[in-house]
Amino acid sequence: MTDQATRGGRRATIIDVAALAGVSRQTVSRAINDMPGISGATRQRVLDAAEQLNYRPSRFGRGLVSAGPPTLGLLVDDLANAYFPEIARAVVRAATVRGWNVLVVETATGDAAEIARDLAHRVDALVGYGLPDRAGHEVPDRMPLVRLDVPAESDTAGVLYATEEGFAALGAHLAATGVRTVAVLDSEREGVGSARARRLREALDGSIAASILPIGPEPTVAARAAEQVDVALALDPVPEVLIGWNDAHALATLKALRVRGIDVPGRMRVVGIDGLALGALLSPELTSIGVDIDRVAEHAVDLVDGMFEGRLPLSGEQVRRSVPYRLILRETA
Amino acid sequence: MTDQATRGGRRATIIDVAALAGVSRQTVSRAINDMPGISGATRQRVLDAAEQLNYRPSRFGRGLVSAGPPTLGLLVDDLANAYFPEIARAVVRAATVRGWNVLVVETATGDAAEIARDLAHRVDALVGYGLPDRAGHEVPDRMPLVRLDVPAESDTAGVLYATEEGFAALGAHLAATGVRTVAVLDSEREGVGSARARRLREALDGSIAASILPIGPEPTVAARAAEQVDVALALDPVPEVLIGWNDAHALATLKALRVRGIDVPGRMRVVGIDGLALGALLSPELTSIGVDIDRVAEHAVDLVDGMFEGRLPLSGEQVRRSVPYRLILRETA
DNA sequence: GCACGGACCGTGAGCGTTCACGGTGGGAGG
DNA sequence: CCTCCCACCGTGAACGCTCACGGTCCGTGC
Repeated sequence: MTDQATRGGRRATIIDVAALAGVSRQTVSRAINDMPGISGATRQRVLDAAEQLNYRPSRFGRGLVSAGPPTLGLLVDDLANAYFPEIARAVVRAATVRGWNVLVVETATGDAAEIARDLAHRVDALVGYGLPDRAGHEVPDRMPLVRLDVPAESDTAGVLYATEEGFAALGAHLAATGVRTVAVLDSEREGVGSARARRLREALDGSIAASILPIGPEPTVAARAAEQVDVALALDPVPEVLIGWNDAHALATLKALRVRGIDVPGRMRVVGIDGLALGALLSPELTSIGVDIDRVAEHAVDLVDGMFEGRLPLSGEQVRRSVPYRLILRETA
Repeated sequence: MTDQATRGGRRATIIDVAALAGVSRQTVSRAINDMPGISGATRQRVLDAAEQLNYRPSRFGRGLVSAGPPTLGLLVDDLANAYFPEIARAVVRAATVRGWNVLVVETATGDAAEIARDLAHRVDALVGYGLPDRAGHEVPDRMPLVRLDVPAESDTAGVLYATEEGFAALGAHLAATGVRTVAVLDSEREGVGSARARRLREALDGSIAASILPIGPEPTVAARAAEQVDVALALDPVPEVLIGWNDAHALATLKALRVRGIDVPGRMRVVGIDGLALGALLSPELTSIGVDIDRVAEHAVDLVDGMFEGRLPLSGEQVRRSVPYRLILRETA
């Protein structure tokens, strides 16, 4: 039982170590941090004492006297969906450049609002999806808060995804290549996905006959996509293009088509939504529409940084950025 | 210029707010934290003062008096490689369950040792790839440190990937399905990748004729894989199986084969290394060998937690865990 | 009229660390 | 033998916050 201080309740502090080594706090600090002004023998004695007590400096005590770089809390839905790693990567990079650290937290496993509230106490700013509004006091006042893919009608700080441009580009491309009918595969979640499907249908309709395929209750994405493919194949006329509600969904659609022996893009074309870099690694490469994720991250970090330093207000038009959907033309359409 | 305190050097503190509002620190604290024992009028006055000074409580001062959950620093190479998001996801989940937060940091953009040293001052423990050894004093003494995919001959704390089992299973499977020759595509990096290729070759050889295909200087993974495919196709006899040095590499190989009109697994089989979940989303699904990433993360967090609480030593056999490579049989082989 | 209690607010202390000093001792130089 | 300096080490103070108290004031009940 060499580490009584650890066992007996709280962690060993610098004073415990100093007492055991028979020196002062400052000397312990010197030994721990490899600073000059201490003899080798004393240093070793201090180090031994620290070892014995399992002493580790408190980052709070240390941070208090000389605060390091600020920390950004990034909230993502589910790291299993390739979209979020790409976002995380982009945010981590953009943040690193500006001297921020990033704390990545997944909300898939619990209540997003609760997780956000906890996280808010441990970081200097919050960025992400599904963040609570500032209205419900989930988040401390004046904590910089930037939401991603924020609805157009909202007025909170965030990055807005301007879908129209990409939708129009897709419509133009499809029409130009002789497409007459498309089917938009609906999302599994009511809300953002379905709304997007409806907007997409409206944007396409006119030049092209666009219909929306509802989604079934199957447990996995793969099963749901497969069922939608079967439904689409039974339609009259059979749609020439299938649009997944995100790239993962489009991937599953691609797979269902391949299993059924239907060539893409020969007999059927497929389009995803998200524009993930992952789509370029596949074969055939996935055509998709989506935001430039790096730009989204740049904007988000820029906003957060500005708010943190007081250059930018915490809400209002000044802290809303719009990033357009673009068409990423690859092989599947 | 309402926020002089912010501009004039340092951030506003609770005392600045108290002074401006004409109250005491404690009253400010009560107002900020929605505690009882304060009148509505005073609360509002304090909040206004806080607003004016752009005051935000210091998480250090707060953490000092009542420390929250510990923070784990996770170092990954490159979030663009699908392997690392899957690791990150698994670690975040395992850590969350045990009450840890996770700080994810990418080393691709800088010097890993330097990044680790910086990070070490901001977290309670370190987990990841390419972590500096404890020998070079890059990392503070007694900071829990768990390395992933640690070499067998090393003696630092970490999770060891036991490749033999998976290699043997792959060899058995291939031999059982009549394969006579395989080509192992070498990695772009000397070191872990190449060593693995050699070990794999040795494990396979005997029952199967295994050769190693060196890698060219092309800039992208795709180009390098394409060249290797061409080399393999020119071999006599043409190998029946191509083994990428990781799943991303196998993906590129798959693509190169498809471009050349070679059916997989009909005319050529492909195997990856990593065993990513991503492989199951493709079509055809990628056969691969690799560790169970969730188990790796479980072990890593378990070790870190044990070290942090003093239940486990910081090095030695007790803090080394082995996770076997398994064969994940899917469609490409 | 006086004690009592509740609502509101302030004061000292402490959290663990580092910074800027201020000491002490011993050896070298005069 | 005295002085000076350097190497080594210790002492207050400060960092920003919360906790546990202790005060004040006003209204209520006897």
